Amino acid sequence: MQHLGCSHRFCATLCILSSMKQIFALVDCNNFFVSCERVFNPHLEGCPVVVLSNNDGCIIARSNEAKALSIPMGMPLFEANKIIRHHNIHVYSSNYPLYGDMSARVMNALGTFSPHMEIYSIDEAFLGLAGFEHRGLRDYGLNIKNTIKQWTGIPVSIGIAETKTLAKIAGHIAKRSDKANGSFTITDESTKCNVLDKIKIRDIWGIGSRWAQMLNDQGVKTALDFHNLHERWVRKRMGITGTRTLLELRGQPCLNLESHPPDKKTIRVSRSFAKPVTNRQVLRESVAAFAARAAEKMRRNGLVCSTVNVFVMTNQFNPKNYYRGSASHSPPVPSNHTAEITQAAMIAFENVWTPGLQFKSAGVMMLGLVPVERIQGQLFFQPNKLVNERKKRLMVAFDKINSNIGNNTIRIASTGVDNRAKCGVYTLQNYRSPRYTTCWSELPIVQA
DNA sequence: TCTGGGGTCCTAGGACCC
DNA sequence: TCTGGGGTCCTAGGACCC
Repeated sequence: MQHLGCSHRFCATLCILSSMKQIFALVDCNNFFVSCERVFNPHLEGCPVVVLSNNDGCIIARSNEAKALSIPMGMPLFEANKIIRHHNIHVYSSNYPLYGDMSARVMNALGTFSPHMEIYSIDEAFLGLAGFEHRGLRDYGLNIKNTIKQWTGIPVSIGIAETKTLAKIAGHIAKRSDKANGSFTITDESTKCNVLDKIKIRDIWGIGSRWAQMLNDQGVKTALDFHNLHERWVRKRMGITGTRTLLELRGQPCLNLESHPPDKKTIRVSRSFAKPVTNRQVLRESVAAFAARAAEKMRRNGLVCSTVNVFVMTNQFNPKNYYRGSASHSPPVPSNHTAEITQAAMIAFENVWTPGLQFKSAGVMMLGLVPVERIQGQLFFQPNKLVNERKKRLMVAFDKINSNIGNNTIRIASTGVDNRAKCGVYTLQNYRSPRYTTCWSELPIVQA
């Protein structure tokens, strides 16, 4: 956020970001996970398809055909089973190695259309198109859409406007309107008002279910209604976040393009178990495996953490016996070393373990993350440079072995010697497709 | 019976300081 | 008996996102 000399905090956060007119393009992959499956299984085209969350718990992606059958986002699989059988819906477990790789291909292709890009999520990116002629924007969007489809097989929709929030709304129209054909621009006031009048309050980026309910209760039903509210009222009821959304809808950019992702502030690894865990050793080994995985993530991001938090939970959908325990422990110095992080997690674990409970999920959080080169020195603790260098080299070798030969080829003993507690073993994945692009033994086979 | 995982920001209130 | 004013930092909880 740029600061244009306004000292008041509120003004500072709302100031217009640049004197030059911004243009944002939101590129959104259509039903991304389903589209990834379809690239390698073209016969799924035109069929209802859903993709499940980890542990085959909920439906987290749906093809248009599945949406037309009124399957809501997040529906638990057990509730959907009847409709799945009845309509012969194709079901897939989530296959993150495949989706991550396909995402990288899409993002690489998008990078050729603008030097200014923010990768917003696995299936979305904003492009900065400031300086482009308004008249040519929609065609540019169509060009992007066709190129991505041709290069990667993934269908995308493009929304173009002067703020991110409006670009999101343009993307919403691009995806749903036949006339838009996948690319829609909002660059003039009358188009904007026409469009906002048709957008439900819940479909505005930044307005979730709670605020939508509150606004609906106040008679604010459409994006246009919201757009016309008094700024003071919004500030009072929805804070600075809601006010930013309001101003963005009015064409005043409050959210900048984040070309370089800011450093992470927390890293979390957590899983729910396929079956409740009552055994101390099994839970302990799982937490150790999560900690090891988190340490690996920190190393990949060049970060160290000062505190390790461990949490364990019983079934959250059973409020009667619900228990959530959480405890933290700090390693002597900030670290991303697997052994040190795991050790800290094991100490914290002792404070959350409670016998006699049925644990349904557990996880670890790395807190106080800082870049590895900014570790704070300690007055009474002089690190041994030689030891440090050896530790670092050990972790480099550790990561190299696991990346070249396969995850968990080498691991720390507290995650379980019989390999049962490694990440994912307790997770159901009954419907996973092959890792077509990231695993030699699962490459697609082309028949002559 | 079966209900994901990983993040962010903002705000209010308490502890603590001088 | 009477007991200030102003600031920072931390944390928990609530909202949001995909």
